[in-house]
Amino acid sequence: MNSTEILPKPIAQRLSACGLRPTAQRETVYQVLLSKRDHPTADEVFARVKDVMPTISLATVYNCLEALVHHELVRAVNFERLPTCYCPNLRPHAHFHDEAGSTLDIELPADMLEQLRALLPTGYAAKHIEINFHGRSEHC
Amino acid sequence: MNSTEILPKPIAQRLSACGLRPTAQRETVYQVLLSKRDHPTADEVFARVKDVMPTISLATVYNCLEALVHHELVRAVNFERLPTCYCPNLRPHAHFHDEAGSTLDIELPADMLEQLRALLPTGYAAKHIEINFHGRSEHC
DNA sequence: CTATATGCAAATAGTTTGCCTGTTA
DNA sequence: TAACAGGCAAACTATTTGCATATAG
Repeated sequence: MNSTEILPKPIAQRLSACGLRPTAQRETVYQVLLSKRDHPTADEVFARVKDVMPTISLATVYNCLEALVHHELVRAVNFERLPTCYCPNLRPHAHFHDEAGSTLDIELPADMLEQLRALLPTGYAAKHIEINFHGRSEHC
Repeated sequence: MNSTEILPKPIAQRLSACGLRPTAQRETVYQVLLSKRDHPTADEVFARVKDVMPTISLATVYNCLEALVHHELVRAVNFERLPTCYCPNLRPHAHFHDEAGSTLDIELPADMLEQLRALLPTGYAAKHIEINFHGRSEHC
């Protein structure tokens, strides 16, 4: 290990750092999202968290997810009318949703969001730009 | 009027042309969407259609919208968890959703969708690409 | 005449809320 | 100990479905 290696901050510190009380439930929900980057829905997060914390309630999972999204530790991803799914990848990226239901992160080149912003009329400022591909992949 | 002027095809013909029975309800729903391009929700379409056809049901509005979307006369637009709204603009465009709840079409340059498609790994083919801006406009 | 569409009411599913109890700073 | 978070059940809302009647080709 050299000193330039990026050491991920412990979960509890990341929560505190943005003003969220680091409760066991929030830590576990966040940990579950970070441990497998497959864009789970609230129900799926609930199922995974229950394995390690059987007393958690679905409402608390929703509350934790909402807190994480609101504090920008996690992104909520909506596609058509499907249940919201959650993504801990904070780099600018799009999502590819295939017909089988899986979701892949698509990294965006640095200038892509600027190019898109340049299309807006004056007086319009975008805080967030969401790009969703829908189609088929060879994994289907 | 000269012969190069684009005469919009009557609504009923457009429905028939894609294999949809031109019922009064479908014609009215489509007419309502074309007459004011403000991205109404199903409920809003229902309210507008009822003014001219008071016996229509909400379920029929949903059915008509679904038929129009399925036959690609209309696009369904989803933003976050808001109710689906409907857009008769078939040109490639993105949507800007402002914080006050209104939606603006943003025309896309010809190469934008190709640029985005080029980001996909081999084996991934996008049928549809959805781009949503979220932010503030001076109209808020 | 037969397939398809409508209208109504009931069902569904994801998400949110209210309220009381437990936990954190 | 005051403010906030969790657990549970009930509520809410957008949408879908089942079924009997009506309409289009």
